[in-house]
Amino acid sequence: MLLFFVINSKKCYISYMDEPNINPKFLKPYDPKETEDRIYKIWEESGFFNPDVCIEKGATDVNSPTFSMVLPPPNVTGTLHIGHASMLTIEDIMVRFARMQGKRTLWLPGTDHAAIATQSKVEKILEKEEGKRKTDLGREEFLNRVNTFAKSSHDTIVSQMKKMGTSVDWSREAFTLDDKRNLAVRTAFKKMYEDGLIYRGHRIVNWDPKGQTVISDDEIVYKEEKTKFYYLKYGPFIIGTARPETKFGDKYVVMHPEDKRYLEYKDGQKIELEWINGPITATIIKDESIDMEFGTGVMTITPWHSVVDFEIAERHKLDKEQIIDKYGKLLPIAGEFAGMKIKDAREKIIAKLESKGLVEKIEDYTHNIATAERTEATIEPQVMNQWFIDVNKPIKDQDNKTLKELMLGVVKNGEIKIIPDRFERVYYNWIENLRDWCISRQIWYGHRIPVWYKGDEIYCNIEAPKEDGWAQDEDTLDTWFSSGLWTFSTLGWPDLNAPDLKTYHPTDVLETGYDILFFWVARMILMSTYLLDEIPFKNVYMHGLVRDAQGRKMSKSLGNAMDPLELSEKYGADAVRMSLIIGTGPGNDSRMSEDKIRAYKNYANKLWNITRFILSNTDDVKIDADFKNYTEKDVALIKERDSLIKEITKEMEEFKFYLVGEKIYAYTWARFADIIIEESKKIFTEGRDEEKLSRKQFLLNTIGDIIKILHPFMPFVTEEIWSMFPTTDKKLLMVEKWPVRE
RNA sequence: GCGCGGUUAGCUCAGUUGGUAGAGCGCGUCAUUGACGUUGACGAUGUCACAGGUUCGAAUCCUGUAUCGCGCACCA
Repeated sequence: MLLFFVINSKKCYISYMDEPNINPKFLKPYDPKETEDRIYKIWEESGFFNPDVCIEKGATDVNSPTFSMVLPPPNVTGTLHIGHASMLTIEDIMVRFARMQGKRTLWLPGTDHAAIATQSKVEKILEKEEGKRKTDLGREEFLNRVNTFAKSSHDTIVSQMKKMGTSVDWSREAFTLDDKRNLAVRTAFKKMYEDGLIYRGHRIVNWDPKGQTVISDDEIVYKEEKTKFYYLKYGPFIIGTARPETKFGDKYVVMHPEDKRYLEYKDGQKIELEWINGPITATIIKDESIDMEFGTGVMTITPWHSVVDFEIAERHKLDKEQIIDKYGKLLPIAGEFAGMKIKDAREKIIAKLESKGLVEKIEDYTHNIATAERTEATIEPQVMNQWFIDVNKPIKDQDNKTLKELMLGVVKNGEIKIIPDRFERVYYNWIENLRDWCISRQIWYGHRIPVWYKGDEIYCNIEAPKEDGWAQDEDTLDTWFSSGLWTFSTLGWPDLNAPDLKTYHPTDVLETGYDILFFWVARMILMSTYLLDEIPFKNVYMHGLVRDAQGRKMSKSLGNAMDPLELSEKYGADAVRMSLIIGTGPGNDSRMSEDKIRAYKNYANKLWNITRFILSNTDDVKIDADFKNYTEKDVALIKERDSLIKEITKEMEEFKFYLVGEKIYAYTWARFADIIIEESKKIFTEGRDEEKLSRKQFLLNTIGDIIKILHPFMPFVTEEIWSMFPTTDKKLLMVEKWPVRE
């Protein structure tokens, strides 16, 4: 019997001398702080995160089916946030479940150099702490700084992952910018270059004047902007524009061929007119892309600085002229306005047009402007000489299919399944609108393009040319180029005989956020189908965003960001994990609050006390999985329990972890603890011996099942409880077999 | 403009082949030497956004509307 006294209305234990034969740890509430790091160390030292060790030590049969997954590599830009914690939990559940099912299970970790994101982070620090720019240091010294930053960021991330209980195989850890991945990148580039899929050309690209680099369509964020819309007299026409500062070079006036208002003007016809800086000759162009309903149905085009205009110019083989330089200033073509920033120039230009009587009217106008995701600068489309991947070129070795068709095909034919399936339509929609992918970036941190120049000669290969006089391309690759190779560059590719590649590719699941469906998932499908003629993964499981209790996005500026580590410290990683799973379906955003976490901290303790009760009441029996003499009542309870286990196992296989978590929680608490254990007390005091024995066996076996089912969700507390089970021939819970019921 | 998702108890959300509305948190009342106060028992709160339709029967299927959110495209 426990003795206790009251201080500040709290009970304090002063003696537990006469407790039954039970581990004294059970006499205090469950303490995650004392437990979690210690347990993780035991796991790591066991080697069971590594499937080879599992086979070696007999935990996994060498011929059992495989389960493989790559970790979406976190960016080495700092620390993990709650979204990462959610991702790690979902994936760890999949992996621990597979491992317990006896599958040969590999979860391969790594980090992402995240080229532009990391570089701009280090640039900001450099600016803030030393007042320097990267050019003050030079390429080599700057890259040293970035590498140092990346290293320390990596170390932080690794220790955070361990805190969360992540059961990845650290022995296979990779980095998107290490030597092996660099070889994979160069090999992939070379093959695509030789197949004519990678080309260099003057094309219109998204130029970030602040970051001084090209970015891809997917790195653009559209922001609503209130501005003016100007109607200008352009010879006999009225043209509408929101950007008068680009109009200096406009010598083509375009209208729809069927527009009845302008039938008298013929395609190619020249007209003389007075324009901003004097008289010019304009040419009429008829093009079907013109919207007759918009404005006056007439527009002039600026092919150098507009994607749509560029395409019109390409169709009609028109001249293209640069108006704005790469710093966002007007070029000499602007005459008296040359050298001015476009923002400053706009009003002055309108003033001049007004003085010449060329402004018809001005309206208020709202439209979306393109801004760079990283620097938030307004994107200025520019025609530049850049490297592209051609998504529309038929590939000989692939039955003349294009990259677009390859990407589309494997999802359409069901080889790759996206969960939830509504994202399949989103994926199709994106591919249909896909343009060539610009892969060169004018930043220093990243994979250098494996191309060398000497005069007019170009050389592309895996290694640099031997002779002197060749200079390597200054640019680096879009970070998603190397990310696209991730499922196989981590498994030994380009060595086609690498054992891991043969054993674990294609991977089983790719679990990631729906926000990078295009950036990453699509690129992996592209690279893998093209380079390996194989899908990168069979299933894509998309998770949503973790929001705060009010449903807002978590951000540092809002001050509502939750630190998974701090929360784990306070409530235990198990509680944080559980709270991230329950109520969170695939593809949907979820909400996080401390109340929710607290509930699962209580649950961990409940398990602790349930175990304590059972062990202290059953120390006279040994757990017997094959016990036969159950009472009728207990047989019914077993039937109930086993049908739940069957149901749960099915749902685990269908990735419905939120349901399983909820069900096992409800069963343990509302059914097992509140009803079954309560009635057991009576049996233990008043029942017949065979009733007692039957119930003891039921309780022992059932808590064992619960602990096993719960292990993928709450690995620490379950492993700790398991370690105190009086079972002989016991392995670590992480490699125990998942309960199977027929 | 095109597409997607949500709308269920005060809050967060379940509810997958259509069969009398569920959980957690919160709230209220009571209990307490009990495995556990990190507890237990009991309880209140819902025209399942709205309007039609299919059906013996609809939160669930169909059509439309409203509203919130997201994605894509884009207007010169």
